[in-house]
Amino acid sequence: MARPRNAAIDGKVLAAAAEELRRGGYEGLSVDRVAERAGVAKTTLYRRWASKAELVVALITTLREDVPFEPSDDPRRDLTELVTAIAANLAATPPSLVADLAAAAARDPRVGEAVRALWAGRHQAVTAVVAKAQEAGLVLDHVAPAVLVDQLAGPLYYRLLVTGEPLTPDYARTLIDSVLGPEEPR
Amino acid sequence: MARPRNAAIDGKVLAAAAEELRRGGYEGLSVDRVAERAGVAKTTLYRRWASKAELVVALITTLREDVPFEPSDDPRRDLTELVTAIAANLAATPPSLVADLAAAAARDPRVGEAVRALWAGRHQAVTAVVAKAQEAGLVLDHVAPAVLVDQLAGPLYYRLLVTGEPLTPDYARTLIDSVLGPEEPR
DNA sequence: TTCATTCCGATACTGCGGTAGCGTAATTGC
DNA sequence: GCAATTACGCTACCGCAGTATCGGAATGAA
Repeated sequence: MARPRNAAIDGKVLAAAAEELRRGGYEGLSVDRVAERAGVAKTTLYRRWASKAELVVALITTLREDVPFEPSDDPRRDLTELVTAIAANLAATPPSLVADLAAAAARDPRVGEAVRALWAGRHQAVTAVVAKAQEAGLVLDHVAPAVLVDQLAGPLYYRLLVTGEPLTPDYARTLIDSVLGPEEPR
Repeated sequence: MARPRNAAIDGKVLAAAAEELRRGGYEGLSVDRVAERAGVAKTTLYRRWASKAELVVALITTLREDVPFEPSDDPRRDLTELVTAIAANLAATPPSLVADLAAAAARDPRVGEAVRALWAGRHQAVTAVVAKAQEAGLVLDHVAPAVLVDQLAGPLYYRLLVTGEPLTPDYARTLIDSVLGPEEPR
């Protein structure tokens, strides 16, 4: 109806937020500083994102380029690729950032949906591969695929957020071995 | 060397904090209000606990009574009992509280240690039972017990913090079935 | 009893996330 | 061109976690 928003501001703010997030993580990111760095009033910032959490989620969403995944004929190889990728991604993320996003997601349903959308892609890919492995008879089929996915992804977050143990590629492979059974020599 | 601390203050503050936590969760707990409710200066409070997170962890530690666990001869039954208890405990806890504690733990090593100590008991019990199940041949022994424990506990936290799905007793049993294999009718 | 040490309360402060209100400028539909 | 509407910047404010500083009082050791 009337004056449209200045589209350039979004980019400037997101760039400033990215720099802040890179330097000090989630807690080190100050909305006041982001606004100042972007040369923008804080009120303008809050006109676009309802909270610091939503700003950060939006930022991560833009930063994130989805690597398209094309399944092969070997479910074990596919799973290894997917799960180690997830583990590497998590290992490269500050645990406090993951925890802070989880906390914000638990508080605000809007943030929760946005955060879940961040992880939905890989989650879905893993589910598809697990289902295929079950069809191929590689996995006992007495358990729903969703549960197996939880047992692949869950331990990664558990280690990162609860026990604090490192997420190595080796650990990811161990998880897959546990779900699929030991690799059979041919 | 000199004047000792007033031991009664600890109790008053913890009681006030408990009431605040009950009412408004972690984020709703205000240190200023806790101090006011306890009739104590905020500086006095910070002399005992270095941060809000440490106060809350100390509070939870005092609230928590460990139920001693005595293993039976049936590892499956023991696991079911343990994992469903953990699931029920988590399900009864506000997810944001768990996430906030995880975030505080990720930031401050002191808090991290305290939080990990909260969960260490059950974690250890589950590990012991899993090891026993492996000795009894109930589980394939190509995977370390610690990994199996991660695959029992991890999905619970994963659901609570990431996917937001409910933690039902049925889900806990499904996790055990997945690890131990389907129950054999006799 | 004296003296050093520590506790406790009080006050004031910082930076934080987030909100309210206002003046002004820009843009739209007419 | 005009009027209604909205964006934007600015200032001031709130409650929050946490810190600094101070005075006075209590307690230990000598």
